[in-house]
Amino acid sequence: MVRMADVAREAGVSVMTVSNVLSERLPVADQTRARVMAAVEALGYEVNLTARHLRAGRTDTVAFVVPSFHDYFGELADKIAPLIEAGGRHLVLERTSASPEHEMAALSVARLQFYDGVLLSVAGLDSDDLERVSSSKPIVLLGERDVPDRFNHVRLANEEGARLATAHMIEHGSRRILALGCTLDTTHMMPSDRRIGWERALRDAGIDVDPRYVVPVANFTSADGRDAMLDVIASGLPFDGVFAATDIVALGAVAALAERGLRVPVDVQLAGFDNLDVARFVPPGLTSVDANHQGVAETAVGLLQRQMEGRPAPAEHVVAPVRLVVRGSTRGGA
Amino acid sequence: MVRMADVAREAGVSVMTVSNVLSERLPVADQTRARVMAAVEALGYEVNLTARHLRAGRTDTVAFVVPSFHDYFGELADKIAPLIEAGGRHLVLERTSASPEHEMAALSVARLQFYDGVLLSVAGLDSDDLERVSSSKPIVLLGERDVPDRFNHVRLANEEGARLATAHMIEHGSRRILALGCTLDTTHMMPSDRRIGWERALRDAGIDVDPRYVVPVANFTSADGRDAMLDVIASGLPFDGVFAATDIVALGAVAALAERGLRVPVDVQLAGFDNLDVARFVPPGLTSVDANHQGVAETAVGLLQRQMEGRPAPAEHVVAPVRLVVRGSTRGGA
DNA sequence: CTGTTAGCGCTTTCAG
DNA sequence: CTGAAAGCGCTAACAG
Repeated sequence: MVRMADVAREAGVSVMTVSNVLSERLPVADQTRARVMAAVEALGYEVNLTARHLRAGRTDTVAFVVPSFHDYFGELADKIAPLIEAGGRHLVLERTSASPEHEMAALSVARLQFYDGVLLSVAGLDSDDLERVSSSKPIVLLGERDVPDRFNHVRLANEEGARLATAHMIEHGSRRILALGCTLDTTHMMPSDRRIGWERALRDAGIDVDPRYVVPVANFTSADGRDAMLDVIASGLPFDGVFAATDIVALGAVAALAERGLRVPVDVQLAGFDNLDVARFVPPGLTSVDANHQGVAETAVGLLQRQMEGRPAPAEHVVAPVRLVVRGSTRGGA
Repeated sequence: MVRMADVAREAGVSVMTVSNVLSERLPVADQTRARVMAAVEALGYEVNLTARHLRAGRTDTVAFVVPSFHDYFGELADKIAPLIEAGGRHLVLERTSASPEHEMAALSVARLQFYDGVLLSVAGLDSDDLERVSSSKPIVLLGERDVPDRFNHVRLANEEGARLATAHMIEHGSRRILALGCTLDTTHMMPSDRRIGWERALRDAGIDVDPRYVVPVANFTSADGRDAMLDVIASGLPFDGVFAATDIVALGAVAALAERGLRVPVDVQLAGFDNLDVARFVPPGLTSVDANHQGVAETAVGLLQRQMEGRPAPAEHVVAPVRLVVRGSTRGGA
């Protein structure tokens, strides 16, 4: 391993001068800099980031901690990465829930030390988990649940999104609309908030709210969505619309409806939430609530950078607006 | 910040005894250990991993470096994470290609120092990039291109997979099959290897190979797949089957075919590659070549762990087997 | 503009 | 089994 001292000797300068050339912290004479750079090239030197971190307390790295790497989180991470890099830092992804016993390892104070700041997706974490998270480190929470006041937090307008989607289907003739993947509780988490929006749209239209139309799913996978949809069909409960809590669940519903010969949107209208890529391409196009990934990413990174720059400010709780994207799965679409 | 010295003072022992308790490197008397643990609890101490790394040269962390976080790589990462954690280490994801000038930043020797080992997806990297990658660090390459011999490498049976999918469609009556997302070159990268398999299936069936049926796409997105498919339809080139180089491209083709009123599989059979979740659920079910994520993950992690354990062995070049999963988009399916 | 000194928090080595 | 000393590679602070 070649160290800074080796470069210094090769260039005939002190170690500090090498450090100043590489980190651009203090000005160095052009001629000296050239000698140093030549030595760096000649020896193939690269700075030891661990030593820099220990001494300078800075990693130039931000973590995005997610419950799983795929689908929604992967797409969001791809939006976040360029914004972090524009600030001269590097983004890495960690995941919380690989196995039950390691569930919180990514959030330990020890691991968070690796990063200048942390974006933390709170899906799957409970209040106790959050209380245990270090509060000295710049951190921004993302996700659909109530969090302690002390954290900056960006969430979606879940209720409004669900209301928009449901009202749209009512407007185009549906009267018996399932809330697939929603729950009846009032925990202010994603499945309950979206159920509340669905409910409000029904009430606004003067339609009775029947709790049998709220159908939970286990894990928000397409497989679970399909299973739940097949169960409903088999039960004989009449329905002419489906609001699915996520596009991934909606995709499962699409499969189940097709298997049972129910036509979308003629027999059943269908709308999802998140506006993932798949919503655009699965025939006949899935009407979906756009979660505005880009805007959420920009807001969250902005809040994080404000903290990392050391500008003190009270924690903000941002509710990002959503909008309905109408496609062929509802009768207002193409 | 509470340091090991603080714990030592609180427990009335030396710093070294605390270190030995926490790292379990040397045995410590039960009574002493208990005093140390009590002090750790009382002060809320957590070890500084950066200092440990600088001194001990070990991070207990593995990086999976990918070109983008979504779709294929996200799904694969979710398979890899538990395997790494079973070995007592932690997995993080980094991405290479946020912007052209940062392309190699994640791969710089400097960044690789952060990790005990690296799984590196080679999509988007060329030979020069790979030559520049440190060879002293445990590293396993993943992906569909030729790599220098000195690296351990896991790739898929691309040619065989494409041949299987194409032969299956021929067997069920297609004669004019597009290779969507493939290329005519012979660079031994994913689009060319899959084209070669497509070609072999055609030749085996005595069908002439017409280069007009090889239709490249720009970025392997669904949007590009749809655009390319629409262009082919508009051109009037007759076809009765589509082999798409990836499921994501196939999803774009599904959209385009539906928009133009072409029925799958009656008018056109369609098969993809990767067997992503979406293939199972998009009606009528997408026949796809299963890339065996689980097996690829296990093989790659096994090779990496062999290196990290210091067991010397010549670099291996593994070609992971694939199999065809038949669904409703081809006439052999349900 | 350049060099010297000190020390980030931990673990390796060696002595008791 | 426990402790004291040394130093991993780098940069903050200060002196010249």
